[in-house]
Order: sequence, then structure tokens, then C-alpha cells
Amino acid sequence: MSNATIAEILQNIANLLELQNADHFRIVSYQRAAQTIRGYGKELVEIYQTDPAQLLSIPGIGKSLAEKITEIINTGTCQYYQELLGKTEPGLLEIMQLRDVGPKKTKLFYHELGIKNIDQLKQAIQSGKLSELPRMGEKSANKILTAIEDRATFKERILLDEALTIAENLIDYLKQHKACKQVSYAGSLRRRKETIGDIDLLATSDTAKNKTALAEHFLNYPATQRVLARGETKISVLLSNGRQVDLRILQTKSFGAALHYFTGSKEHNIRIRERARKMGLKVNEYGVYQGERWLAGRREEEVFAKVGLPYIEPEMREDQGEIELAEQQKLPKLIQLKDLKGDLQLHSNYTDGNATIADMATAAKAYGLEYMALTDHTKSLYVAGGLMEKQLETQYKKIDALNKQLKGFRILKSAEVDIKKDGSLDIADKTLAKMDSVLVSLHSSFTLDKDKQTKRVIKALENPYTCIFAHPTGRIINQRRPVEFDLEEIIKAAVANHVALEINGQPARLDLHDRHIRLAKSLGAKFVISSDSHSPSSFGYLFFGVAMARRGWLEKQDVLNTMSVDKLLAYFGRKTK
DNA sequence: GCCGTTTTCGGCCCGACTGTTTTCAGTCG
Ligand SMILES: Nc1nc2c(ncn2[C@H]2C[C@H](O)[C@@H](COP(=O)(O)OP(=O)(O)OP(=O)(O)O)O2)c(=O)[nH]1
Ligand SMILES: [Mg+2]
Ligand SMILES: [Mg+2]
Ligand SMILES: [Zn+2]
Repeated sequence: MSNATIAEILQNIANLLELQNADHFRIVSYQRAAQTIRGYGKELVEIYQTDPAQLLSIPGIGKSLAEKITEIINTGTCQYYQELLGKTEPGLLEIMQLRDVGPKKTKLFYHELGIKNIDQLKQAIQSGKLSELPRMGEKSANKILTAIEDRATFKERILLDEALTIAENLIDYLKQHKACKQVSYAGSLRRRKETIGDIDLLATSDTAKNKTALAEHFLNYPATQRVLARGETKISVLLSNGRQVDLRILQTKSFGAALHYFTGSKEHNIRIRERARKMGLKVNEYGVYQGERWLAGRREEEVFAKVGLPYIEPEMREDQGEIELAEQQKLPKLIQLKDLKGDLQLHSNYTDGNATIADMATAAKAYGLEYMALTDHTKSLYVAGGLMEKQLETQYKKIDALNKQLKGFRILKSAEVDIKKDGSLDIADKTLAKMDSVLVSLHSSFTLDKDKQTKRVIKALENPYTCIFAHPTGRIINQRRPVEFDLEEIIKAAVANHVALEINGQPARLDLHDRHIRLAKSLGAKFVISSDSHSPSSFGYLFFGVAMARRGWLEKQDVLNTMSVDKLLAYFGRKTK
């Protein structure tokens, strides 16, 4: 029973409760617990098996939720959930997901017109029945019809790199207008979540007239398909690719407060606002107030300062303990992209890369790196033209020659060594001993049972040559589920055997990801951040790897490829020499 | 349903936009 599944059940309970006449705050309790569990590093099953009472130490989980979670762990579901499911028309949940339709309207349609599913809702709109309901009219009904049409397309969340490109293009466009004083993206994109729901933008302008002008400019953006809402300070549009963009336009004196508000997360915002309230202050997107009096809001730092906290980096703002650390002045100094000195996973045209070793080295150097490890695939991965021992050794001679020519840059001998089904490596020790770094990963037998898979990986990590375990869970966002194994046991084996865990920067991988990184760090693990480049233009993926590392609260010293090449070679040399 | 350095009961973040409303509920951020 994964945390994701437990969270899903609690979220479903919250949704079902909305359709009952449940107390709002009770619903919120289920939602908050679901949110916390979704981002929790440790598996709740693990906590429960060690000491069930520990469940109560998780914020937002009390006696009642702990009992339900226990039941879910033991039986896969819980009585309460089943009862709620039993007394709810299943189609109502789908109706409630529609844009501009919430629990109140869903219930109204059901009770007044007996509407049980989207098809019936559509019919009621087309026959004009829906607009006759209290507080409903033509416009509301038509909006719902549009929401039904939009529903099928574009519901998936997008990857971080795609969202970043959309946002940067929009920002370039907004900046072209002279009424635009400041502009930034916010929301989950600024927090660098691995997937992004919508694009949140914030701009400032000085006068009312300029705000209007800037709003007009935004609406003229060529990729805008449809305006969802337009008010004095906030505009929501749908781009032609179906992605929603929310833009807020405020005064420059509110930029910091608005950026803080719009960056979120929602849970973090609520904590900050509760804190302000206890201090006799009020925080909103316009600033920090004492009564009617505006105290601050130009910069984010001021908002934090007014509530007695140091600046908290956006990547940490998830209410997963960052506020407590901030209170104690114990916030980590997060790693930055410029701290990286090398890249320890990338491919050349010896296997499935598209460039020569020399071209990859030139590109890596141009990106600002001092070294790179060439990690072409090994023989088991014949689809990628994986290399045999002999071919690897030939490649290493080539690397020796290249290294003689290169100034201020070093190519390390490595490989992405395949872990076979039995946990052994597919390259002979004699060749492993010639490598500067041995990176291992799974490419097959993803569906072994959990126990076998765990043992298989641990065996590979115990191999004395193994230095790095790459893209550990093997997940590909929106495409492939993570391998089933006991990650906590694997992390412990990695720590015991001095094997670093990779944070793969490919936007569809980001593996390990935020919550696993925090868990691994708490268990004493070391990390490497890799681009896994298959072309010279892909070193930018390091940015996304660093983003994940920051969401995992990592500092420079947690990441091995922040070391100079000599230190790194000495570190791995304990294994390979 | 959760939580507590003034509380074990009584609070629980705060605001924008829309449509249908004559004063605000519903939904969303
Ligand atoms: N104070 C407060 N802020 C909120 C609330 N809902 C949203 N926000 C703020 C914080 C969010 O990060 C920000 C943008 O809202 P979004 O719905 O776009 O969420 P976010 O970007 O975090 O995630 P997403 O990837 O878009 O699903 O607005 C709320 O209920 N209260
Ligand atoms: Mg968003
Ligand atoms: Mg948004
Ligand atoms: Zn490859």
C-alpha cells in the first residue's frame, strides 16, 4: 500500500463528503491529510509496521485519520470510504470535476433534475431545463457545456521543461509592453514541481490606465484561444494548446506579497497567514497589514520578515516542515546550478547518443563543466547498441587520447552498466576496474515481485565496483510506473556500500524525486545530479535535476558532482582502484 | 477532523470573478 494510494483514498473521501452535507472543515482535514501523505518521504506502511503510534506524529493526522489509514494499510480500503461510495451516484464525482461546477451545483442538478452523469447534464442544458434552476441562467448553462467539451482534451499535467518554455515565452511577450514594470512566473512552476497544472504569472504596473493597457496586451497574445475570466486584477485564459494561464496585475508596492501568494503552495500560504493572524497581522496578496495599515509587501523577504521568519526558497514552500525549520533558523542552504562541476551520466553515438565523444565534451565544457563521465550503454541493452567489454576498452583508449588534447576538461571512463535479472552486472570485473566511475541501472525485468526486485538491486549495490545507482525507480512521468521495490531498504544498502543515488534531470524522469531525495538524505545518502544527455544540447537538463535536488532540500555537500575532478576521482577510486 | 507556550472547545486564510442578484452564493486562485 503506497502513500500515493492512501492519499488517493483520503482525497476521494473528501470529494464524497463534499456531496454529503459534511462540515467544511472536516472535508479540509481529509484534503490536507491527503496532501501531506502524497508528499511524505517515508512510506506510511513502514511507519505503521515500526510503531503505529508514530502515525499520529504526522501533522494533520489525528486519532480518526490514523485509524482509517491503519485500516487502509491492512485491508486495502476502509469501511467509511465504502459506505460513502455506496450512497453516492458515481457520475456525480465526474460532474463535480467540471470547470465552474462544484459540490453545490452538482447537488442542485441531482436533487432538482435527477441528473446523475455528464450525459444527462448535457441533455438538461440542451433542453433548457438547467437554466431554469435557481441562480442558474443561459450563461451559466453554456459555460458548463463548454466545460464538458473541454474536459476530454488537455487534462494531463505537463512536464516542467514544457511549462517553463510556455512561461518564458509569455514573459518575453509581456515585457515588450512598456506598462509592464515587473513580471515573474509563480505557482508550481516557480516551486519547480515535477508536473505543472497551469501557468501562473504575476506582473506589476503603476497606474490603473497602464494596468488596463497591459491586460489588453496580454489578451492579444497570439497563442490565446479563449478568455475564461477577466477582472480588475486577474485574468485567466486558455491557450490554443489547452493550457490555462492565470495572470495577476498589481501595483509594484505589492509585488513581493503577490509573488509570495501566487507562488504558494496553498498549504504554505495558509500556514503563513495563520502565523500572521496570531501575531495580530494580516497577510494577503497586497501586503502585510496591521489593522488597516499596510506594513510591507514590495519584496518577498519583507513578508517573511514581518511574520518573524527568514526567507524560504520557493522549492521548499510545501508546508512539509520548512516553516518549523525557518523558525529555528535551520533552513538548509540549497544547492545551486553553478555548484555543479561535472556530469556523471551522458551518452555518445557509440550507443544511443547522437554525437561524438568530442562533441559532447565540447558542449559540456561550454556549459561550464570541468568534467563529464561517458556512460554509454552496455551489452545487455542491445536495442541501444550496448557495448561489450572490448568495445568499452577501445572507447577508453579514445578517451585517453581526447583527454590529452583537452585543456581544463576531463572525460571520465564510465558506462551505464546494466543490472541483470539476478542482480549481477553485465560487464566483467576486469573492465569495471578500468573505469573511473561505475554507474548501474535497471533496463529490464521491471515487473519482478517486490522482494525479488529489492534483493536484485541490493546485490548490484553491494558489488564492490558500483559507484552510482542511476534513475533508481525507473519511472517515466505519464508513461511508466516506478519499479516496485523497497526503496528504503535500497537507500540503506546504498548508504552502507557508499553508492551515490542519482537525481536524473531528464524532465520526464526526475528520478529520484523530491520526497525520495528527502528520505534518502535523512538516511545518510549521497547524490549525483545528471543530465543523462543523449545530445550536446541536453546539458540544460542539469537545471531540472538541481531543481529536484532543491525540492529535496539538498545542499552542495550532499551532491558528489559538486566536487573537483580530483576529489571525485579519489572518492570513487576507493571502489574502482 | 485537527489542534493547543493565553485554549481540550471553538476556532479553522483571504481574496477575485461571474452570474444573477437587488445583496451575494458559488467557484476558483
Ligand atoms: N492563500 C491561498 N492561496 C492559494 C489558494 N489556492 C491557490 N493559491 C495560491 C497558491 C498557489 O500556488 C497559487 C496558484 O494556484 P494554482 O491552483 O495554479 O496551484 P499551483 O500552481 O500551486 O499548482 P498547479 O500545478 O497549478 O496545480 O495560488 C488558496 O486557497 N489560498
Ligand atoms: Mg498553477
Ligand atoms: Mg493557477
Ligand atoms: Zn541511453
